[in-house]
Amino acid sequence: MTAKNIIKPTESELEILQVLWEHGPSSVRFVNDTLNEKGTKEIGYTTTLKIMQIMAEKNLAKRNTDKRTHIYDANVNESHTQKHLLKNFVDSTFRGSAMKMVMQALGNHNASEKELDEIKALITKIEKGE
Amino acid sequence: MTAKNIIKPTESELEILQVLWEHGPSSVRFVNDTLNEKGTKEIGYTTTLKIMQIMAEKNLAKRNTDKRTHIYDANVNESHTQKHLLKNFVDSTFRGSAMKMVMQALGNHNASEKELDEIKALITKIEKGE
DNA sequence: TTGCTATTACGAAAGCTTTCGTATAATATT
DNA sequence: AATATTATACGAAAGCTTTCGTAATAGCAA
Repeated sequence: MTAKNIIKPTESELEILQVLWEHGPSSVRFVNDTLNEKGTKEIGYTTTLKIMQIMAEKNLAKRNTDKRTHIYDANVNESHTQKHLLKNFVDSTFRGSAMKMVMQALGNHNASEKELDEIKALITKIEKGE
Repeated sequence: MTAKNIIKPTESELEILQVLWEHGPSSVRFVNDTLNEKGTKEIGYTTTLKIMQIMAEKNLAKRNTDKRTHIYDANVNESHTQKHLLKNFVDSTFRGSAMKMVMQALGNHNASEKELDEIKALITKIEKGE
């Protein structure tokens, strides 16, 4: 626990984590079906299985092997991971300028009034010193 | 030119693009030195050379071979590329929710008053319908 | 029981990116 | 001119991730 855990899921692993984060503990079959519903390219069942097994090895996921159908669950926190990946992304793509990125995101995205209000509220909160 | 160009630079390529975007047309030597000043791990000269040659092949960069020392320049637009990568990132990491990501970014980042003002101005602009 | 289907396990191939060694050539130095 | 330095070219190895074929097994159905 003292050693810093470097979270660096691969693309496939991240896709699988998204399913686990969204749906909770799941079987390989469920994850594979979900991925195939969404994505364009068909992913083979054993491919998903293999990656999930690797994720268990890496402790990105934990699995319950009591039943024949193993149940996998995310073993990394969603917000934590997002925060970590966000930092990396900002560094590598926006040379560390989170603000530049936020401006891009706001400019590109068609934000709703409600969303904009939320952001304004957050800004107010920050300005008041958290 | 009609076909859509899929921009998917690798990590190394992106690091090099950052140097080219920031400093403009550069030699391999300069790029390699710059990368090595910043980063922790030493990158071999021929490694950088190779990747930049590949980037020229992929048309991520163009190069001038008039002189013995070739000069490379980015051949993809910075904002365009950032926008593209941002979309991918939001999709894969925040399940498409740009707002969720913006909130994370604002929450994590110690934004200055000036930066917050900029964002507020942008929001006002968006609310007035661009 | 006898087969049929679903699941895990495993290894290896395929596909990418990164790294490096070596050869060759151009330029600079002495 | 001879030598040293610097640059490009190229191929191949190393390292990862993804994909798939195959085997073994458990559970279900006829």
